[in-house]
Amino acid sequence: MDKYQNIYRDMLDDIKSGKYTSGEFLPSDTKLVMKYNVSRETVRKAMVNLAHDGYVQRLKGKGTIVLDRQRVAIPMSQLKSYREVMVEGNITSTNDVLFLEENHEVPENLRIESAIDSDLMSTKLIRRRNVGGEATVIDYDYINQAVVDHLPREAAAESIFNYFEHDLGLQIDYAIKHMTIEPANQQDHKGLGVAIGSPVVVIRSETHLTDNRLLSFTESRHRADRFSNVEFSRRRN
Amino acid sequence: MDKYQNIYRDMLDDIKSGKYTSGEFLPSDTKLVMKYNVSRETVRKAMVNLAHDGYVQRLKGKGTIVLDRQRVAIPMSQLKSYREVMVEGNITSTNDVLFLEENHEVPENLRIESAIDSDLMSTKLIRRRNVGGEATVIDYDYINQAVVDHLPREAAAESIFNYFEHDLGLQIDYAIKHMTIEPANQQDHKGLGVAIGSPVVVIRSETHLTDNRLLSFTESRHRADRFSNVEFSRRRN
DNA sequence: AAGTGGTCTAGACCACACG
DNA sequence: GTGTGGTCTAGACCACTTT
Repeated sequence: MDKYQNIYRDMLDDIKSGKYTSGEFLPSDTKLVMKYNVSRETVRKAMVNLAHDGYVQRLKGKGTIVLDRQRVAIPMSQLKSYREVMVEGNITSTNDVLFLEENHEVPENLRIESAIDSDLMSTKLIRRRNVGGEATVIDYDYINQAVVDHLPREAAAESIFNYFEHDLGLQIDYAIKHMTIEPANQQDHKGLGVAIGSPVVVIRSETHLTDNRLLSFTESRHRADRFSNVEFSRRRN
Repeated sequence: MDKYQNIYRDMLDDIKSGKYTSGEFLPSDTKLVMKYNVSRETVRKAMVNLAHDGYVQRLKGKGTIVLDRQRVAIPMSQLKSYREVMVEGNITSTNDVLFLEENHEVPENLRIESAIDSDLMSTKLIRRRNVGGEATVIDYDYINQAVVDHLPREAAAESIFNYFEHDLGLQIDYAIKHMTIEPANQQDHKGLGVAIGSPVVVIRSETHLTDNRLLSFTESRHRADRFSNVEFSRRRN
């Protein structure tokens, strides 16, 4: 484990556990240098990341203060799996695999920007997510078979991100996501129980690995009345 | 100007101008060290920021490659003003000031998390944004009078962010934004021309300065059929 | 073996806040 | 003046990719 990652997690745990509450100051960089026996740049790397992720505010001349925010939802801009979001929010949800089959082509409207490889073969997976016994999201995944040749049904029923990272050792790195509001179609009506034409939040994304290989295309269709998103954003200059 | 900021902008200009196109490699860190006569950590700071912002991908052992993406839209997670987004996208838009008055209280439903200061006095500003001659957004701003005591009507008609930063010397730093989909109300109907009950994208945000002072609360109401958002997201660990 | 990016160090100087 | 965070340096070692 890298040292700065370790410090990041340590401090984040302390914030989440309430050891440091909003408005309080964290120990200064110098104190943390002594506590962890590392150089200051290493401490700074951890603290700057915490600030960037919206947990703390660095105040020049004063110190590092804990920000006031309950993370009710996890932002789109954080690339977490549905499962991870649910676990962090202490939400119980179930997961129906509606379809799983190999050797499918990726639909045109899902090819966001790049992906000129027209001969890309993928595993098509359709899942429905239920929260509180209520269907809220339908996911359509197209997983690149050049990267994942076979997806077991058990993995699809659990967390595919977890399967990719822990069982296959893939390193998921980044995604590009497009969000629009669209009228519900026949499938939304059947799967989510919403009226045809009622609003649905559609997020189309393209996920890549650290070596830049394309892992998957996904279309997530959310009931608009159950959708909520929280973003923390920092200004660049 | 800090050195790493300078390198960031230089390289970003080269990417945007097409000097380096998607799939191409940027010069290696070592080359940039020589070019700019700085230490490697300084070059890295610039490059890591470019990677974080989704412009390039750092490939260990290989180099830094330019990613393939036309920034059609600017993500919610970037804290830019409406004006800035329009300028970057080469979109022409107009701006109607519908209301401007001091000494208003901030409505309860806009006080996202913190802001317990119930005696907070603010300047209330309502604006309508038109793109292509069509009304697409209504903004309700409540600007903290303890920070900005008076907002000239001319500044409201132009860009308030620009006024805050350049005329008042304030340093805008971060915001917390909540997004939901809600049915259009009477004001949406009148201002945006949409049917009552039709979907509206509502973004409520709270903006802070670098010294952590609260600058403003904003409620932006977008026509859902004109709304689109693109996010670039990186996975943490 | 040579080149790439990732981490880490020990030290320096700066700008800012607070007594 | 002391303490805080922000920038920068010159060097080191590592893991990875390519030749």
